[in-house]
Amino acid sequence: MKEKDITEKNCTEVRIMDAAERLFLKNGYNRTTTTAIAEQAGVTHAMLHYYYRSKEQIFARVLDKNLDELLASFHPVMKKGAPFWETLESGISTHFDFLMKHPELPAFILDTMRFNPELLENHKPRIRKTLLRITGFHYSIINDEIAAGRIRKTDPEQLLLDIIMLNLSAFIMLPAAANVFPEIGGKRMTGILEERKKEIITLIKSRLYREI
Amino acid sequence: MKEKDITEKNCTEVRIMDAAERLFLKNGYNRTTTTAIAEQAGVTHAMLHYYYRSKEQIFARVLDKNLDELLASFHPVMKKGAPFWETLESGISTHFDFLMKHPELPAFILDTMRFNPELLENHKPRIRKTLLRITGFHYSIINDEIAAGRIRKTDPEQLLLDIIMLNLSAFIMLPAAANVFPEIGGKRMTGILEERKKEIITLIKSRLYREI
DNA sequence: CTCTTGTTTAACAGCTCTGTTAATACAACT
DNA sequence: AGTTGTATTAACAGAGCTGTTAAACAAGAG
Repeated sequence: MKEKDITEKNCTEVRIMDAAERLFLKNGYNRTTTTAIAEQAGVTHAMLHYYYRSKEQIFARVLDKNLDELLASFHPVMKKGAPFWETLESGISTHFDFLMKHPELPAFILDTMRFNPELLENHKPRIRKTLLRITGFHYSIINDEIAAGRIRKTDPEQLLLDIIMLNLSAFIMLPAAANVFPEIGGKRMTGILEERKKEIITLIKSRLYREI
Repeated sequence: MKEKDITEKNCTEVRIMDAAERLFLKNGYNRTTTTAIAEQAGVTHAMLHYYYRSKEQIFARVLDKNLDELLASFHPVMKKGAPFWETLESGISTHFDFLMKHPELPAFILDTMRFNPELLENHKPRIRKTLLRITGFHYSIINDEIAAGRIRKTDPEQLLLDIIMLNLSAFIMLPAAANVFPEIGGKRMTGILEERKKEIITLIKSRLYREI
């Protein structure tokens, strides 16, 4: 008998992977049990081990895919050539929009960094490379503008932290708060997030205006 | 025979509570086992149940104490009377300094909100009350300045989110990142945090300057 | 039809976790 | 010395977790 076609949607193998991705993204490595993944996929938990050997290997696949997406999301941020203010604004907004499409990603990566950093070991070079590229790009456009006296003198490292922390924490803290105060969840959440994107852009731009 | 003096430092009861607080703050409810607490306190895990009945009740005590501290930390922020810019700056800085003394608190509360919101059920009225006081105070001083035309028109809700998210995420994200990239941990961390406090104050103030 | 091969299940092994309990050690008071 | 109540331990029960395995099942090949 031939192997089942892996491209076939809804075959056991991809159903398991889909379930695993949903649960790992929502709850992280430790809080997700192989039994729960199997249940969600509608199979026995022995199947996970049949297809993927171990929980750690399933997680590695999920992490791989999602980390790739996260790292790739930074590339369109670094568009050279456009005027400074435009580059800045579209950078922040591109990053925020990406998170809108992957709202669970920041908390997922944070959780992994906090409690399972060893599972990130293999990815460190790739992360470092992307981080270097983004900081390099960022430092260069910021320092150029500072040198030309067109923006206020600023530590680029801190400014980058400002942007990243503001963008990420919208998706990390608001959903958590909504768990406790449901009135900020659901419909209202998307409104708050839209507002936040605008606010973050305004905030960062204000930080850089030369004359105050 | 009389009960042991609970005030006596190093008696079993307080050793357990100390160990529980350390571990719960570090790892949250689910990732902390009663066995680990007992081990850390140097006793059998049967002792936890003898003194505190259940894991949930020990956690409730730890949560109680730490939530009290967190909520109390907002009170000195709301000093009325001082000039606006001074009030703003000292508010941010007081909050940040409090977190410096309790660096694990933000991640602990976040974790509880994310994964054990039911354990916060009893605390909701208290949290709500403090939140209302802080937002009320904040809205009033911001709106007064806007009305007087002394600061830029701004949504106070978003501004408060800016401040809280910036302050909290310094203590949530940086330690997590340090797990993966040790070069930002240890000595360097305190430096970064000092820089961040200054940066956050500058950032928020820039946001409000009327002329840009 | 039977053999083969990939898929699936049920059962189990070994571990860890929370919580209980019976037995014991111990201090104090009579 | 004997009684009483607290403190502590070791052992266990029951549940859930990860991972294994032997056996059942399904379907194409000869």
